[in-house]
Amino acid sequence: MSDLLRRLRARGWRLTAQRRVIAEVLDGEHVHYTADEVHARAVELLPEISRASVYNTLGELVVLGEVTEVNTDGRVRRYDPNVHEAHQHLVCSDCGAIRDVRLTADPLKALPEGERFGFQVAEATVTYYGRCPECAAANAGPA
Amino acid sequence: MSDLLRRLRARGWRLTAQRRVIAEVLDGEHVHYTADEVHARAVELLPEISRASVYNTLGELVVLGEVTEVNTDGRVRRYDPNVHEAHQHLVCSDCGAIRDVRLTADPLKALPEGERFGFQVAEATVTYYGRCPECAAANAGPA
DNA sequence: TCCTATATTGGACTCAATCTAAGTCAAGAC
DNA sequence: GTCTTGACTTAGATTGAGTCCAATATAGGA
Repeated sequence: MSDLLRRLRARGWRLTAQRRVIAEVLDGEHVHYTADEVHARAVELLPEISRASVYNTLGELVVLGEVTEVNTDGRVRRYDPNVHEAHQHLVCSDCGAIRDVRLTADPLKALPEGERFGFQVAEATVTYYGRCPECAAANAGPA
Repeated sequence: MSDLLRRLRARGWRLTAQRRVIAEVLDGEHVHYTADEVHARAVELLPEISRASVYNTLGELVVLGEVTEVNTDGRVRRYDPNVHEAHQHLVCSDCGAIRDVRLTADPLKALPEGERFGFQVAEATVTYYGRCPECAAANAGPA
């Protein structure tokens, strides 16, 4: 059983076949699937799993803090199981490939007090956009 | 005529009543409307304007570089006419209010070469999340 | 094993956004 | 001023992500 499943079980999460395969699909490095991609992969392991279960389970994992939602293209939400290491995202503006990246400076420090408008600022997300090596090689011209 | 309309006209943009009211709606500080909000406001100035025209025009303004798309909640796209001053966004995690903010450090500098995975990194967007003064006053408890 | 609270399912539904085909009109030519 | 034309706008259909719901199934404790 994965660490994820062990933690969930310890928190009283009822362990079903559906949740098990979703956890399995989310296991790995640089994983940022959409709900539909999670569903497509889960179906290969458990053919009868429904889209509603995938949405339900992903939503619960987000609430439990085991997965974060990321949105890098303004269109589809993606799910990132890497919550145990502070990181940001680097996105290829051509193909949409996503890599996890670690920063050398805390972005919160770049927001001066005079720019906070009285907000209690808690968190910052940074997304970098550029062209990945594969897209740069495939197309030397402009995006 | 606003600066925006003057610039668009100089670029050969055909000036229609619909485009005029959309440009008018987008005029102002800290404006981050959704397409539907732009449509609702445009309808007050030009009752017969269609949603498709709003989407078409916003899309063209984005391509022309006169407006940028922002997505702060992972759901709806918003349109930001403030493209003449480099800025990032500060979002209230309770009510969704958005403010433009200027940073003291370039976020690109926080991404070391060893974390670039061979990407040609061009751009970074930073979004800060926190609670605005109004929401903090209205609800002293946790979000 | 039985029971019950909880999870899953399929399908209908919502909402943002896009597409289509037909009608309209801004602006340059005369 | 009017004509012409291709770009623009329109209403409505369509797409696609995501949500909701009532009926059914089941995990896991008693």
